[in-house]
Amino acid sequence: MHGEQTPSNGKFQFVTRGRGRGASSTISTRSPYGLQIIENCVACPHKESRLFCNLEPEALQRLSEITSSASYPKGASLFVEGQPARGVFILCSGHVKLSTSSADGRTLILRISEPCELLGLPATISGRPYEVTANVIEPTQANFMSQVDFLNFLKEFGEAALRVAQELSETYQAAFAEIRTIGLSHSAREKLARFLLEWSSNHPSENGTIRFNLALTHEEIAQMIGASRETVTRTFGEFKKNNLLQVKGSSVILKNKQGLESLVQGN
Amino acid sequence: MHGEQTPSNGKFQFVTRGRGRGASSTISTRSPYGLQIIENCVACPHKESRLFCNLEPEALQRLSEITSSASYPKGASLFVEGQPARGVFILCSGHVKLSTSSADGRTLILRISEPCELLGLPATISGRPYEVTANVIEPTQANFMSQVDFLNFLKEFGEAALRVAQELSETYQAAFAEIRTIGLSHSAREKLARFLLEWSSNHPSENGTIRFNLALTHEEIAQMIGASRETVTRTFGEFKKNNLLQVKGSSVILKNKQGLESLVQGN
DNA sequence: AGAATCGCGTGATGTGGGTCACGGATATTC
DNA sequence: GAATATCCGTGACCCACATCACGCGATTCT
Repeated sequence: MHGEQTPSNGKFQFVTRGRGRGASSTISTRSPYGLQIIENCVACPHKESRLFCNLEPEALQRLSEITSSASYPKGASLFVEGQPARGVFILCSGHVKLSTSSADGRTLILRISEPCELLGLPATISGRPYEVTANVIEPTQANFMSQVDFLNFLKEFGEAALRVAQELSETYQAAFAEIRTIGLSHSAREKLARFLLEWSSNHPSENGTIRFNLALTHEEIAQMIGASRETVTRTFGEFKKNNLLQVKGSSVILKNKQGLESLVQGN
Repeated sequence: MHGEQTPSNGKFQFVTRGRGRGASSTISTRSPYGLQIIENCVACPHKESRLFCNLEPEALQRLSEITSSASYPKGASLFVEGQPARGVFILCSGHVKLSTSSADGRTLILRISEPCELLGLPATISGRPYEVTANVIEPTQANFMSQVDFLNFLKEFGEAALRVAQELSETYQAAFAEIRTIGLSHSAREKLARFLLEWSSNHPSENGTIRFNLALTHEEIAQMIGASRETVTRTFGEFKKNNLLQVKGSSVILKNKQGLESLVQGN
């Protein structure tokens, strides 16, 4: 059912291998490949000096050799929960939804991955199956490294292994924040407030109000905080009525951050 | 408030440094130190070829130098949520409770750590504060390595860094299982069933029944699955009545594993 | 040995929010 | 420009579970 050789599960994708000009159709790759990865790296200003930048030249060279690039349309899956791990993906552009679901169709969204993140890292390192499903929610370009190549690379370049450990630590801590959101709050109010604060924490606060984009449906938000779609709708309504925030299309304006925080803190 | 030099927060503890015979009172350390770590390692049969075994001799030597050993009584804290990371602990004997709590006193127990596990790893690697509190629930012996020593060690020995990455991956996946338990089930029945199955999964099944120890109070179980103490008591009662399990003191006998599994699967 | 604490069992009660069931508003397809 | 799907808003219902309250054994102080 799942493709063996190719990174994705077989929906439209355009792959190029690291060495040589591939025969498959290319969309966004540029030559030479050595540059590409560095580009992707540099494109992440908030993650400067991260992951695979500033490695020794041989490591970078090696990286470029084991990396293949591919494009994925909306709706494609990079990997599916339960599949044996094939390797890691480095998200270059676009957003990817990481989710898990139970037998009865219930879905829990763990996070929305942003460019520059590594996907499938824990599974690839530990050798266990992917623990989440990675769905492309907007056209995406990603680099892929197979498990064997990646592990060999890490064995050879210890410095990179340490970086990977750091990345894993942060992945863990992000997951842990999710646990707190879901586990430590009783009311849906509180969960939604936590979620909004967490989500907005990357964005700058301008004289008390924070403005950001929230390109998620109520259904998806519900799946992120462990609530029903209707409850999310109603709670949003409540927040609007209490002048805590405004919503216009997919843009949200937090008008009273403190108010939200008080919902989280106290009872 | 929190001790700077010593691993724990200052309750009774007995420390010996890696090199030289320390002046502080010792309880369980043996000389020479190089052997001790290997001992601890070997003492973990189910984790053979793990973490720090089978490293090059120089790495082991170095490890023994940066490790200090300490004993902790019941109730002590190895570290507390929010404290800046001081280093990692390797649990030699005893059990440690990892928990997080919210401002209003609500507590969520993440897991009960067993001997041979590393505690405080994500925080130490990433440099962020400890994300959980580690409470000793039965007399415990643990080895400690300071953050700087540990990071330098990893920088020097890339092989060890890779092992650490693997350990982190599994820590992550354990946390993820917790997310699934809490997030993907909406009846308390289901959560308790998931919990019992997970908890018993390490123990052998003898002709359909699994027998294991569950040295946790209902209160603590409640905090692990995100429910109230009374609900846990009642649900246990329900399971007993339905002949799913028996309880005698702290030992639990799962009489009908399939029955529990059906509670998790279907609605 | 009394006292205090802790863990367990159980009843009564109230409610938050899941679920169902619509209807209207946009977006998407043909 | 229908037709269809997707998303949002809202009312009605009701039940699982949190909460409160209390009583009863078993531990552990002192």
